[in-house]
Order: sequence, then C-alpha cells, then structure tokens
Amino acid sequence: MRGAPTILHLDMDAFYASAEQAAKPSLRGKPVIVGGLGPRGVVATASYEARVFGVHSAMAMGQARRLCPNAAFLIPRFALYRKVSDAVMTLLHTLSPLVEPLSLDEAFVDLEAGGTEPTVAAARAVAERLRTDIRAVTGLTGSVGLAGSKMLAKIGSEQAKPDGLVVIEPGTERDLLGPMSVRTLPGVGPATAETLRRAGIHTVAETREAGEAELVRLLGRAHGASLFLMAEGRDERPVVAERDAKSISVEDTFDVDVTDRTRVQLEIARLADRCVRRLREAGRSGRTVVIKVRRYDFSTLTRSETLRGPTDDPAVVREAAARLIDGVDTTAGVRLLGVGVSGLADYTQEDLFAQAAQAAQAAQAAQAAQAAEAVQAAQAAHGGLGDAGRPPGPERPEPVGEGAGEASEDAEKPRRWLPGSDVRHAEYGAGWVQGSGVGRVTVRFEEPWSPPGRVRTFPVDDPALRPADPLPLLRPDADVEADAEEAEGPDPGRTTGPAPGEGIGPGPDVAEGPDGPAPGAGGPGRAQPVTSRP
DNA sequence: TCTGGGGTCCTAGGACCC
DNA sequence: TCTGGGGTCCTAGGACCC
Repeated sequence: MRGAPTILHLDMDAFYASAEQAAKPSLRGKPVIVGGLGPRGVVATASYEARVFGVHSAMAMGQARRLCPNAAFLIPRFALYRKVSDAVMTLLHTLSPLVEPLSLDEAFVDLEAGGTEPTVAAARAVAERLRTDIRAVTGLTGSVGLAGSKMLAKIGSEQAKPDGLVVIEPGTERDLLGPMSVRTLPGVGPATAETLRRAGIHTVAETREAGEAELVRLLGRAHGASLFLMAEGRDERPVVAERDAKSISVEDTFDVDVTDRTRVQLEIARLADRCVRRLREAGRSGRTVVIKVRRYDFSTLTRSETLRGPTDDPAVVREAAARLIDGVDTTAGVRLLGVGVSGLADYTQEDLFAQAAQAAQAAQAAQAAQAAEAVQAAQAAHGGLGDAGRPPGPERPEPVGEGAGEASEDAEKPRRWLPGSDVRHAEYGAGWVQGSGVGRVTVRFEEPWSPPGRVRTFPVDDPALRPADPLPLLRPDADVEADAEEAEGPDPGRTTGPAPGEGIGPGPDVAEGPDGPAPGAGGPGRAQPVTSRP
C-alpha cells in the first residue's frame, strides 16, 4: 500500500461498442451489441444504450436479441480495436515506463515509477490530462481509478464509469470496502462467492471477520490467504510491464454439434495449423500440445502431451493433436474443439536466425548486393511458413479464412457479408454491412467523420462492392489528408449530404430491398456461419 | 436459439529421483 | 528395518478474468 494514490487503472468505456459508434455515425446514441452473430454467439460488449435493456457481456446473443431487438448487432472488428488500443497504450507509456496491459481496453500504470509527485493533486492532474488526451487521440472515453494499490485503483475505475475519475485516498480503503459485496474482490467469481455464501459470508467486512484460517479452510491455501489480504485492503502486487505469453491456443465452437469422426479429425488438424501459425507469428515454439473438447452437454475435457523438445513444426503439432483426439470418444457430438501449445520457449527459427545473421554480414561485405541476393534466393527456395518441415504428401485442405476476411485476399471465394464489416463500393465509397440475406447485401455509406449516411442494397456478388480495411476513427490531420486523398482516388458518386430523416437506426432500413426484409442487423439473422465451416 | 475465445493461476495425484 | 520424506515434472480439471 502506498501513501499516495499513484497506481492508475484505466478502463475504456464499453470499448468495442463505443468504437463502433465512433466509426458509424448512424449508431450514435443507439443500442449497439458487439459479439458472435451465429446461433451460439455471445455478447462481447453492449453499449450503454443496450445495457438499459439488461444486455451485458457474456450473455447469449439469442437472449440479447429478445431483450433488445432493435439494437444493431455487429461482429467484432479486432483490427480496429487493436489500433485504438495501441494509441491508448502509447499515451500511457508517456506517463510511466511501468504499464501493465490487462486486455485491449484496460491497463495499470505505476505513476510513481514515471516520476509523478506522490500527492493526490499531482496524480489527479495526470489522470485528468490522460482522459483528455485519450479523447483527443481516439475520440473515445475512458474511466480512471487512482489508488495506492491495484485492487483499489480498479475498484475506483469501476465506480468512475462511464467517463469519470475516482480517487481512493489512502486510509479510506477499509471503510470503503467493508459494506461491498465479496464479489467486488478480485478472484471471487460465482463459485467462490457461493462457497462463502454457504458459510454466511456476503460482504468484504464479513470476509475479514471470518479470519485467514477460516478462509484458507474454505478456499485452500493460496486463494484463502490472498482473499484475506484483499479484504483487509492490503494489496502489494506490483505493476509489472508486459510479460511473455505462456500459452497460445485456438478454438472453434460449431453452429451445430459435430458427430462425424472424420470431420472431428479434420477440424483438429485445421486448428493445429492455425495454432502453429500464431505460434510462429509470435516467434515462439512450444513443448506441450493440448487439445480441448467440449461435448454436446457442455462438459469439457483436455488432453495434453509433452514433447521431448519445443517445436513450431505444424506437422509435429498436428500429429500430436491427432494422437490426443484419438483417445477421446466424440460419438455423442462435440460443440467445441480447440488446440493449444504451452511450455513456450523463446525460439526464433534456426533458419531465419541464420538468414538474418547472413544478411547482416552481407551488408558489411564489399559485395553487399550480390550476397544479399543469394540470401534472398535461399529464402525463396525455403518456401512459406506453413510448409516448412511438412513431409511430402497429399495437399492439405486449405483452411478457410477466419471472420470477415482481409481485404487483400480471395477474389474467388464466396464472400460472407457479416454485419458491421467494412466495405468499399466503386461508386458510393466507404460503408459497412448492415445486413445480408436472400442474395442481397445492405450497406450503409458513411464514414466516422461524416453525418449519418444512407443505405443501399446490392446483389451479394456485385463486383463493385469489396471488403475494406477499417477507417481511422478520427479524420486524418490536414497534412496527411493530401496523401489519403491521393491513395483513395477520386470518389465521384459519393453523396456528401446527410440525407435527413433517412434511416437513423438500422432496423427499418434493412427492409428496403426489393426482396422484402433482409435479415441482419436487428433482424432474426440467417445462418451466417461465424465460427465453423459447412 | 443457453452458455465465445483467449488467456492466467492453482490444486491434486502419480511418477520418478535423491 | 521403520516406510522416509522432499522436490520436480507431467497430466487433468477448475476457477477466474476480460
């Protein structure tokens, strides 16, 4: 515990939903729900307008639709959120070298390590300026808690929501915590809360009155001891700058339970490949391969195998995963499969390492150009990532891309126009998919800095319509605007007017197409596979 | 329309070694 | 001879967090 509130916790307000509202002017002030849109999707984030209806994170999407049928339902656009997050984290790093990100939208900052004077006034001034800067740089709001410990800083930011700042002054912690629910304390979830409830413990005050010995008896050594400390307001956990990941995993929930054994094996192989791709992108390798199986009844099991040494070879991981799934009975049907790798080692691939060293030497050598060419030729001969180390054999079935697909890829594959995804039309410019179905796709043409735009409907295979990358939330500065315009090219057909009165909400406009109601945002939604492939 | 996806940490039992 | 303990690794499951 510190004598001054120099630990800062930042939590962006309804982050994904707010980013979507910033990007889509027609959705501002309206209920927006971001999450999986398939039959088994859940809510990732609901805007404050949607929370009024009782919608919250982790709720089944079906229930959210029942509670708030007129909301805009959008798939997450992580590329955008990551960009915004990077900008926010950059701001935090100007305050202190000690920044601990917890997720894309949350972080602790140790202000004292950044040289902020350890007083309430100084900390408060830093936090207020941070909130202003975040708004200026991202267009979004964040809430901040300041306290002498991580736990209380986080409780503070929760109390500050939305768009606020709360300082918990050292010395006031115990009184503040006493009457609060035990669920407020970090590490107390539904199971722990139930255990405590059966022991007659509901509040933080009752938790500390129970005493450490009793908590350890109820919850076990580590959990009981740490809970007792937290209940007393004692939390000495330091802010630690980002650590290396300890595991990497991927998983898919299927729209319909999978019973076919061959399909199960195929999906496991695909997941293994995806997992290795992520592993390699992170420049790591791993020694323990884990598979995860969630059955039709939601019971979940894992099987793992530890290899003799770390690997990033897709064939090795695929084969280990295949052996593991061999031992699992899936005849009754599985709803989810996953593959992960843990026991991660820092491990740059040998050949890449060697190539880098070669290239560096070559640059110094007299015949630099010639040598570099040779290295490049060698690289080309080695081929792409996914194929390294794979034994010769039949072509691997090409894993289908995830999500809405990147703009750069696949002109051939049938496009899936998922609600919320970015598009560009040759004539009408930038927009986003509002809904699709019965061979048509409905697009709203607007930009983050434009007034609410209007809706148009196209055939799903209209060649003038292409997937696009997310636009920044704020209009680029004047000095870069020239470049942006040049890159965009002329934009002849785009209407600049707001089309007053025209479709503020997504609901009514979706029915505009000649084919009648086009399901999608606000509608019942048609089978749009999100996590599984037919 | 019941319940996503990516993580972290802890516990507990058995194997194995000293 | 008394069963001896302790440490580490591996596996499986579970709670929790965002």
